[in-house]
Amino acid sequence: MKGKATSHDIAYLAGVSQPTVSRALRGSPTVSEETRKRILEIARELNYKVDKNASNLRSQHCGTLALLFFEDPTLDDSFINPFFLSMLGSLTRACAVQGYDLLISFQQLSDNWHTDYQDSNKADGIILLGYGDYLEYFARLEQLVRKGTHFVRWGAVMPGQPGISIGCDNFRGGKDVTEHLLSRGRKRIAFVGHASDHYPEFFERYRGYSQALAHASLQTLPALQIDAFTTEQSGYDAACALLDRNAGFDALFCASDLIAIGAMRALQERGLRIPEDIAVAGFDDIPTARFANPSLTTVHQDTKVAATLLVESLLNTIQGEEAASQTIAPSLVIRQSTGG
Amino acid sequence: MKGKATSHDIAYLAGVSQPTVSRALRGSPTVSEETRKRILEIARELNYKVDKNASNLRSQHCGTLALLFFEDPTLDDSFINPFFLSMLGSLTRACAVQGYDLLISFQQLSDNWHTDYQDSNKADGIILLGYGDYLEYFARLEQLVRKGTHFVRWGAVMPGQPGISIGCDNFRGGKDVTEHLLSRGRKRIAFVGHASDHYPEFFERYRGYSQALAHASLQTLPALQIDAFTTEQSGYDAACALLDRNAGFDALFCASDLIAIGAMRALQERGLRIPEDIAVAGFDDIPTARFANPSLTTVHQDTKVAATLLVESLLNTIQGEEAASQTIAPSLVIRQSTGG
DNA sequence: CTGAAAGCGCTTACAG
DNA sequence: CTGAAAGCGCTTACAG
Repeated sequence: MKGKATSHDIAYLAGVSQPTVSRALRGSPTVSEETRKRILEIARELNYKVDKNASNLRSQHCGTLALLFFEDPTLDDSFINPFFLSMLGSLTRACAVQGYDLLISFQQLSDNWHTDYQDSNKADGIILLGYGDYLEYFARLEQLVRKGTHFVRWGAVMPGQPGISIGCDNFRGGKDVTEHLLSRGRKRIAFVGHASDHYPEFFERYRGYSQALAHASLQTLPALQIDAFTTEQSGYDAACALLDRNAGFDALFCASDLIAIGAMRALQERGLRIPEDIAVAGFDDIPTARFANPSLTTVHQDTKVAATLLVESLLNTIQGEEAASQTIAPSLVIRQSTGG
Repeated sequence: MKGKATSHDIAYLAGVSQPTVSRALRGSPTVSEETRKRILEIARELNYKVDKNASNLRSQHCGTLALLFFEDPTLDDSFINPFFLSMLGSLTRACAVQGYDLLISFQQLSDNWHTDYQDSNKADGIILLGYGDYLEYFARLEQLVRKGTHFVRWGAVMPGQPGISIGCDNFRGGKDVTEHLLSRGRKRIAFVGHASDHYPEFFERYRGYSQALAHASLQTLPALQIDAFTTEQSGYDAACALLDRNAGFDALFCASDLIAIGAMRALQERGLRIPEDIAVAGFDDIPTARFANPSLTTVHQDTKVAATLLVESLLNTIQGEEAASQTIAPSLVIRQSTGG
């Protein structure tokens, strides 16, 4: 036998036609038990594997989902949020469970998502993952919908969005963290992270924070909010800037763990004790949160649940079934950075 | 126009044959400038994209590389070494540069790599990435070679290995770190990490450590080595166990940054100051190393260079050209955990 | 339950 | 420089 075995080889050896081999291998119930056994036996002996290109070409789908990963601003390879690595691992497994492969691509916002994947039959659908300026890619989402591209995104779930989204209940997460800080006696809680329509996930966390303050009859002060995106460096810089403002705060609610880790470093460099002088909380529960010094109070998002929902929703839309946006429940994880 | 445009549609509109369209789109020099322009224009208007399944089927390759990612022992999704995320990002970009897609899979060692990918024409070649028990998958590598599978792996580069490997010069990295610790006056430097044939990357780092000690006329003491694999928890546990041994040490050389971060936490919980009481160094230079408290001295491995070498070597073997194992140079990054 | 025929959308000789 | 023909290895009607 030279080269790879084909279904014709098996057909010849089994004394049946090639389509029968194809049917037997796909488990069609119209093949007799005896024939199937013979075919499977030969297939195993020849180490036969269905040629994906041929079967995909014929059946016009490809058993592959594409993960488009983007961050904005575009950063070095090494500065990707570890939270997304958890998502990536969970997504890979969720795809495997459904018998799909995952094609991965780190994209710039300028690239043409649709054309690159679905048009060229590389992927049946697209999973969008990343932090970016929402207002910038909103138009792109609409374009994907218009073209009939199958996609699902991880991010803030809000009414009127193009396509379907799966995301954490960021509002509730923000509220839970803030209530926890309030319960520890903190009165001047600063929010570190972008809080605008451009970053709706952060904005939702901010709105949760704001509502918790309101319930405690506290005002949401602009002096106690400072922009930051999800990197340690940005968190470090933001905390320094906030300290320089002399706004006076006794707690930081950071919109992500990376921000929190950077911010903690800035506080410690200035000789502030955590949590005695300043309590700090994050969001995401990345692995390092537990090993930060002090260990970081944060909000856990279950990536296994998230990935399963993402993949199932996407497959549903591909198969023309109903699918709707959904949120997953956040859970507060209390550690030493807020007093344990 | 219903459905997707095909090369036949373009041929019809351009008044040429379908093969000419195919040639024009692939930039064949045998197509006249005028014809090509007309075809490209129409293709753009129709938003045409070559069907990958068809072209791959015909040309018998697929423009996709598979990344098989594994860790051993098998851990939770969230505990993947951030260093591999950097590698993943760099690999994706390196593939894109070469016009290849990257299929990703988190594998257990028990799965059949070859059959899953190359046999089914899903990928032209395989990139192996991960920490695992080398002795366990050595046989698998040999099997891949025997089957003629195209693959390349990231890991320790050693003589007599099956297939080709790209890796850091771990020996030199270990030596550099240890010499640095010695230059800071440390005499009893412990090594935290597995040091056996099962984990050749760590073992090479250990051997570099050992040689540096020998050059300083110091002995390599078994009491100052303790096993750990690449997680913070493992590093934490190992450091605790080492302290309980009362072996007396003034520095830790941890075989990875994750180990170092876990170990630092253990030391700090026991009231030890870093670097005053114990200097600590890691390996990998993950993003968090810089934001650890204190910031972590470590060995940087350039993932961009590594990914480029991995992809280029793999493509060379696929094209039947020469390719050899190579190491990349490590670079020592000195931070506060060893006294700055 | 099985086979003969067609065709998915390309690329690759081959001929002119 | 271009076209007619063949075929990559499957799956999908259709017929029996």
